[in-house]
Parts: sequence; structure tokens; C-alpha cells
Amino acid sequence: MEKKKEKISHAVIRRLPRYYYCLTELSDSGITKVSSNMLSKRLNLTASQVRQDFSNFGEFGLQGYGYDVEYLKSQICSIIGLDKVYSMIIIGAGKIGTSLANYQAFEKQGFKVKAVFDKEPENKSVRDEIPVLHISKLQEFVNSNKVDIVVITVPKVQAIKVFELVCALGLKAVWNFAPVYLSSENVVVENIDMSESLYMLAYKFNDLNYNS
Amino acid sequence: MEKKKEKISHAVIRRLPRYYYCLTELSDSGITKVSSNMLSKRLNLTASQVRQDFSNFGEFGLQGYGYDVEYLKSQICSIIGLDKVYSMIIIGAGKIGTSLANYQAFEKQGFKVKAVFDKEPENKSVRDEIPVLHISKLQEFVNSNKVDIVVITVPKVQAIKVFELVCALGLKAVWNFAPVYLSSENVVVENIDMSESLYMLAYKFNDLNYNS
DNA sequence: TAGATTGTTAATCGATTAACAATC
DNA sequence: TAGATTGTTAATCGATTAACAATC
Repeated sequence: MEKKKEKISHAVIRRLPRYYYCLTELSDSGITKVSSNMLSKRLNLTASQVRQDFSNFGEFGLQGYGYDVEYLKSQICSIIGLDKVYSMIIIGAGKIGTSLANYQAFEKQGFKVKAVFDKEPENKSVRDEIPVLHISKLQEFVNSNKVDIVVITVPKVQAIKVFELVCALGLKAVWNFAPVYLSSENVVVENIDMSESLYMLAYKFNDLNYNS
Repeated sequence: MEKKKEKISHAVIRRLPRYYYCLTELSDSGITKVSSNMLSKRLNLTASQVRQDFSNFGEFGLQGYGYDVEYLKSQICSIIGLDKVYSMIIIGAGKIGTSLANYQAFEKQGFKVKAVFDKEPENKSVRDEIPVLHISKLQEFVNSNKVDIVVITVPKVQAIKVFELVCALGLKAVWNFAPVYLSSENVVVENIDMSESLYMLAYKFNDLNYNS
């Protein structure tokens, strides 16, 4: 329950998961105390930046001492919202969709897959606990179940229509694996765009070769 | 063969793939001419930003007219380096590794998978053309084949060791799917970090709920 | 020509870095 | 206490936006 003063900049939000990782590592290796300087070195940031980032959300440190690893970790955990449980549905039972449904790591962190939807739900290899339903059952499912996050793993051409449907049903968070930029007011979207990433790698690779 | 004056900012590079997508769409729908204003609207940028971005690489437009879609597309294609062919190897024949090896879309864009490596190369379901080799064959393979890009799809714990090996072999570009930040001088890395993305979605989802 | 739109210079905005008083 | 390190204010840096002369 943080007090949200101003809108936090995207740059800061993007660093939150990295702080969380880092604190988890420190915690796992039994380190109980950390300074902004130590964190900054591990994450390739500056100590100032670390302190500025944290100060967006509150005061988590102790002057002259630093930060208590467990406490800071728990704070960042709650800022991101990893102390909650989320219900997810996956739309598209192709390779990516079924892989995600079978992947247990997110499940353990509170992201629970409740159902998978597809145009052809027959014979999809998904864990027994997770039903694979026909896409026509989506509305009914959404009306009678809490759904926090929708994962879109359909091909590009269908993604836009699926997204419109999802918006129309009043759903609020979309994790999009189709190579299209989806966006809408009142709906938060995160895109996983592999080709964007691969293109950037190609650019950087060429750039490296020019400048050497 | 662009003249690289100064280092181009990361923010600009990240937009290049999006320009390329957009121009491909325009081109596919038969549009031959586009203005910075039209591009900016499609991409949720400002017209100034679009022109500033392009001016990093040259002068592609015509005053009073705009940009020729085909010409601009071909220029951006060559800036990113999509007019070249890249040899890739995949290290890690798990779900992600084999899916990528079987995925044809990147292949068509010039990213050719030459081999997959694993600790247990037996019985991995990968297209016939692509050999699945034991990881001990990596050095030999790299010495006798051109390898531009290494895709790392091993679990987190092994990723760091694999990365060190890859660096030691003098390879220059790494596409990393393990949830660890890999970085090294003289090696370009792009990370695909799904949990980072999911965490950010969780944050934004909660933020949306607070502020409404 | 008149209208449109580029490429670029200048102004603004925001994010990162530096500095330092507060204080454990 | 002396040393260390925070949280925050001020300075700097870089990226985005605005403005406009050049010109098709």
C-alpha cells in the first residue's frame, strides 16, 4: 500500500525487476546488508540513481548503515505487486501458448494459469489441471471467473481482433507475444517482441564491426 | 554503408525496428508516400522525433513531399542490417531452443540456424537440416564455420558459464533467453527477459487499479 | 506560384549525476 | 565520537519538442 504521489517514470519501473533479482540473489547468498553503492555496482547503475529510484516509493534505508536486504526486498516485492496472486488466461494454444501453460516458474511466483483458449482446442498438450477451451467460451469464462491477465499468443493476423475482444470484455492487462504493438486506454500492455530484439542485435552487431 | 558519425542513442536504435514494421505495412498496402507526420501518428511519436531519428543516418526525404515508402524502407532495412544473412547457433536444446530452431520466420529474414548444441543432444526434435551436437563440439564447429550470433537458451545456472565460453571463443553477438543479465566488452548482447516483462505488467496492472 | 514538408537549429523537458546536510 | 551512508536538493546531461528557413 504505497502512497503514489506522482506517476513514476517508465525508466524507474523498468529497473524494479532488476532490483528485485539482485536482492533475491543477495538474500539467497546470506547477505543481510547492502548499500546503494554496492547495488549500483552489481546493476551497472550509479549509487545516486539507486537512491533516487527508491525515494520515489519511500524511505527504505538507514543513514550511515545502508539497506536491510530482507526488508528492502520485501518492499520492492510489494511495490511490484509480487506479493499477490494473479489469475491468467492464455489465448492461443500454439507452441508458445502451450509452453507458457506448462511452464511452472511463473506459477510459483503467483501467476496462475486458469485456462487456455483456442479456435481448435482438441488435443493440445497442456497440464491436466488447465482446461483448453474453445474461444467461443471466453466471454462466459470471464463473466464467471476472476481474470487479471490475458496472455495473447495467437498469430499476428488474429492478435488485433483478439485484443479488441479482450478490451470489450473489460479486461485490464495484456501480455502480448504477437509481433504487433497493441495499445488501448485503460488497458495495460506488455509486449514480448522477439524480432524487435533480434533486429536490435543485428544492428549492434554491425555497429560493432564498423567501429573496430 | 552508412557513415557512422557519432554513437547513436539507444532510444533511437530501439525505434528502428518499429519504423521498419510500419514501412512494411505501408508498403504491403500499396502506399507509396509517407510524411513524418503520418509515421508519427502510426507509431505514437512526434513528427519532430521521426525526422530527428532519420537525420542520424542521412537525408531520406524530399522537402514538400515526404518520404518514398520503398526507398525509406530499403534504407532502414540496410541501417538495421536486414539486407544481410546471419549464421546462428543455438546453445540449449530445451523447449525454447528447439522451438526457435523450428521457427521459420527468422530464417526467412536471413537469420539462419546452423546447429544446436546441448549436453544431451540425443532425441531432440529439431528440423532435419539442423544438426544437434554435443556441447563439446562447439569449439570445433566455431573454428570451421562462420558464426555470427549465438542464442543462449540454457537454464539460468548454466547461462553464465556458457556465456564465458562464448566470449572466450571470440564470438561477438549473443541473444540471451536465460533470466540473467549477461554483458561483456566487445560482445553485443540482447536479453529476452520474460519475467521482467511480466513483473512490469504486474506493476502497471496494480498502478492502474490504484489510480481509478 | 502557393502549399507542404523536410532537415536542422534552438528551446524545453526529463532523467541522471553530483553534492551535501542529516543522522545512524 | 568518527566514519559511513542515506535522502534530497541542485547541477548536468541528453532526449524530445518546437520553430523555421530551405526547397520541392
